[in-house]
Amino acid sequence: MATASRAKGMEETRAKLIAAARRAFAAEGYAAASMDALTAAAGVTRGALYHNFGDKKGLMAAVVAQVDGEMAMKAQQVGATVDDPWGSFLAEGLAYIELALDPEIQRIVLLDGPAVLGDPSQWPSQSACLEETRRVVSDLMETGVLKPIDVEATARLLSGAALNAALWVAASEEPEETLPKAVEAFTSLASGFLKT
Amino acid sequence: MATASRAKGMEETRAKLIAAARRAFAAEGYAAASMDALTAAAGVTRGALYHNFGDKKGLMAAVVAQVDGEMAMKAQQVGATVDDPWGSFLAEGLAYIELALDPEIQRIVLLDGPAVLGDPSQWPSQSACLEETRRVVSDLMETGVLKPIDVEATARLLSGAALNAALWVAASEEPEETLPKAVEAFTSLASGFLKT
DNA sequence: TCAGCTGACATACGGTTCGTATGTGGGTAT
DNA sequence: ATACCCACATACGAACCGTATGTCAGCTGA
Repeated sequence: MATASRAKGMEETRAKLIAAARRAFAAEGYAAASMDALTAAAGVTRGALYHNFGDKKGLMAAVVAQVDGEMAMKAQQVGATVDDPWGSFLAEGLAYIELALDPEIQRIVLLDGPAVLGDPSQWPSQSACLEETRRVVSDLMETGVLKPIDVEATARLLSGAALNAALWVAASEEPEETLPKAVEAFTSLASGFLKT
Repeated sequence: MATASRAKGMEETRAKLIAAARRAFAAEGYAAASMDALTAAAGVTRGALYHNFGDKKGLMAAVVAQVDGEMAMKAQQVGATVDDPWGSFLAEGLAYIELALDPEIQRIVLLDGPAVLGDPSQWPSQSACLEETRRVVSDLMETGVLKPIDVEATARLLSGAALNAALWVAASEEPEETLPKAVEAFTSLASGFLKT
């Protein structure tokens, strides 16, 4: 048997801590979230936390990785529903915008994440959204849909614009009314990369 | 005489605190910066700080406002050197990118700022860069250079893309080499808003 | 001129937080 | 059966933020 099987509930403890942290970080913000309260809500003590994640920042990294992964998965699902490559790409971008309307994602990934973990492009999860965007952009360039510009740069700017648009929509007083504006602007923006 | 003249060195105290905070926040980050050390470096005690700025967040807001103002001023100066309206606009965008290469600006405005003060578009300084961008975009639309899309949305996305590009360039290992890529991508991106 | 008041700033303290160092109980290998 | 290991609990120390209280300079009005 593998050595990891020693503790039956190890993975379960980690999962419970991440879930509790996700709620606490989203509700109170990273800085204001107390490790005591957090671990108590998870049904363990701080000992378990520091054993599994090292420190508060380590727990945050695990939470961000989980949320990031979920975002990428959802966006990819949306993109897969469209056949046209360019349309599929646009759909993914718009999916990011809508995903980022979730207050939990805003607080954890967009606001606290950079401050705690540094520049998102340096995260292990590679800001999974970005990874997916880069992949699609690369394909679109090979098929001649997009201008042959640096892939990384293109992905970074588009991703940045999308997330920023989401933050704007979410902070506005009437999200339902500003969302279409953001969508239209994003579409125009992205079309700047189209060939000819 | 105005009541504010009561204390001769009031403005001076504020300036010294802001200057010290700017150094500390840039070097250690907002969370790690100690108010004790900060005020000592400024030559005053924590009493002066809480009297002038209310709390730690208040001091951060003052610092961000100052940095933000300087950014807007510099970008505007650069934009003024170009006559062609569209060229001037592009120049300002690129100026933002280069400005954000400063580690101080990255740490204070791009990383810690949003976490501490919330969404940048809600700041009193209105992320001064954004204000300037909005003004220029509005002009370009009236003169028919840009497609008639929502001004706010356009400004937000462009500003977001620029700042994100800067973060990317700064975090890269060879900024001098990635900067041209970012510039090219930003130019293409912005051209998506051009008419026809 | 002078008593009184206001406001800027210093100082001492309490409450809370994070990270570590030490203790413990159950499973494992031999 | 014995010694060991590891996940986790618990107790402790250091640091920090914000506030409550104290002090002193300068304006005000008579």
